[in-house]
Amino acid sequence: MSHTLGIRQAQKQKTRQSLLDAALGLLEEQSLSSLGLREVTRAVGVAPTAFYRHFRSTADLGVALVEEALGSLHPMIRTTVAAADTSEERIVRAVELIAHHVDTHPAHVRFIARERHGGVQPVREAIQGQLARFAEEVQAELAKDRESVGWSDDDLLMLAHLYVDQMLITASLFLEALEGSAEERERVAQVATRQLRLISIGRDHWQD
Amino acid sequence: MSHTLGIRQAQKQKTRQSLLDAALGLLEEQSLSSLGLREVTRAVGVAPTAFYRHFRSTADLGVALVEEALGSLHPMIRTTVAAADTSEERIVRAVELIAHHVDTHPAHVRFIARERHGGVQPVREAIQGQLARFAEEVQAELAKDRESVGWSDDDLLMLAHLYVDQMLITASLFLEALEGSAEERERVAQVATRQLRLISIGRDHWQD
DNA sequence: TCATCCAGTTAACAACTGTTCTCCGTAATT
DNA sequence: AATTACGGAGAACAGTTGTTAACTGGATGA
Repeated sequence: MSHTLGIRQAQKQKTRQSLLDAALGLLEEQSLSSLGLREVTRAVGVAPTAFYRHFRSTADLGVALVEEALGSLHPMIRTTVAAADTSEERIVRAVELIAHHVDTHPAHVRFIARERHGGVQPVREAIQGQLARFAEEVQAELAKDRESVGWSDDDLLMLAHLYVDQMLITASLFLEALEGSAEERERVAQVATRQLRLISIGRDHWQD
Repeated sequence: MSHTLGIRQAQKQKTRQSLLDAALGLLEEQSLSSLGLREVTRAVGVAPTAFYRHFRSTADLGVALVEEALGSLHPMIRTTVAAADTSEERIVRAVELIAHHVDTHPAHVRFIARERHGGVQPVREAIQGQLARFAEEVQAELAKDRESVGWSDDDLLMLAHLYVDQMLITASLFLEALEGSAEERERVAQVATRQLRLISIGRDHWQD
């Protein structure tokens, strides 16, 4: 692999990325369904018609943004759920990783939270597809634990969805607290940690 | 109270309600941030300028929709969390009530799920305010349980938020399954029930 | 009964939208 | 070196948007 791109394709990808970045920025204060194609090209400094060289529509651009925002997240999910001695350690580590990811990719997190139930169907479906994949990966990791003996696949997937949804809620809360004080963010972390802890306790006593 | 409205004010409220209803309908396939004022008035069959007699902007209308969608929900929350002999009974009842509410008010549920993280700040804040009130009410009901002795107020509120978020997730899943088969909706109910059950188990063993 | 109020109308405004077609310059291919 | 492929520019299109102003007619209150 790793074939050096021609200077033509390289420039094209550069423009495409600029469009994605500009769109992500504009989506800070609106939803995808109100994002105009001209609005995006204006922000990039390119002619409106250039947009069509890269995307069929803003909905199409939205789907690409889903890939960018969630596609690179799979390895992180794996390592988060995986390596840990105690489950308490795993919880603390997971919350830290979520907080860090929100710090470094706030616009991505906002986009996913906003468009997960948003007004653009193809984007909603893309997000739900990725989240379903996440849940399956979490399920696979959970299955490796010794706490999971006797669990049915259905129940493991049920628990995995609970974890994934909880991660999204926590990420969204961290996002709201981004501009807030350090104490505010600490409070979010505390609540999220205790919620995960409670779920973990429920898991331990599920078999009774 | 209960003063009979003049025929003038009655007509005004009628038009206002028509605007709210039309908007809710239009929001089935888009987000509030892309909802146009003319779009709404056109759907009602009224002049665009009439809109200003009722709302300052579509964002203002959105806030009114939040009141309509969530304001009347408080008593239901109370009765859901309250009366129940066993906690298992309470869980089943809660899921049933959520399913029923989604059946009878799908547009309201969709609106809340969509705009909770949507692109219009005042609406987001209105929803979060109402949800915070919900969480406090749930907390108050939980405090009455004998399972709650020894719990701090903070932990009870943490649990209440977990329940409220879980209710919203469940409602959103029911909404997606609305057009689907009966088996699909039953599967959603099963998963939601087991998730609530797991949380409930975690609650029972929290003190250890 | 008469003056006032006010929800809704009509007309007009500049600004904006997505989309098409035609063109240009240059990288890629032969 | 000649030809093709193609990302982007430019101009124009009909249609839309939010907002203002002045107006109408029927309910309201003296």
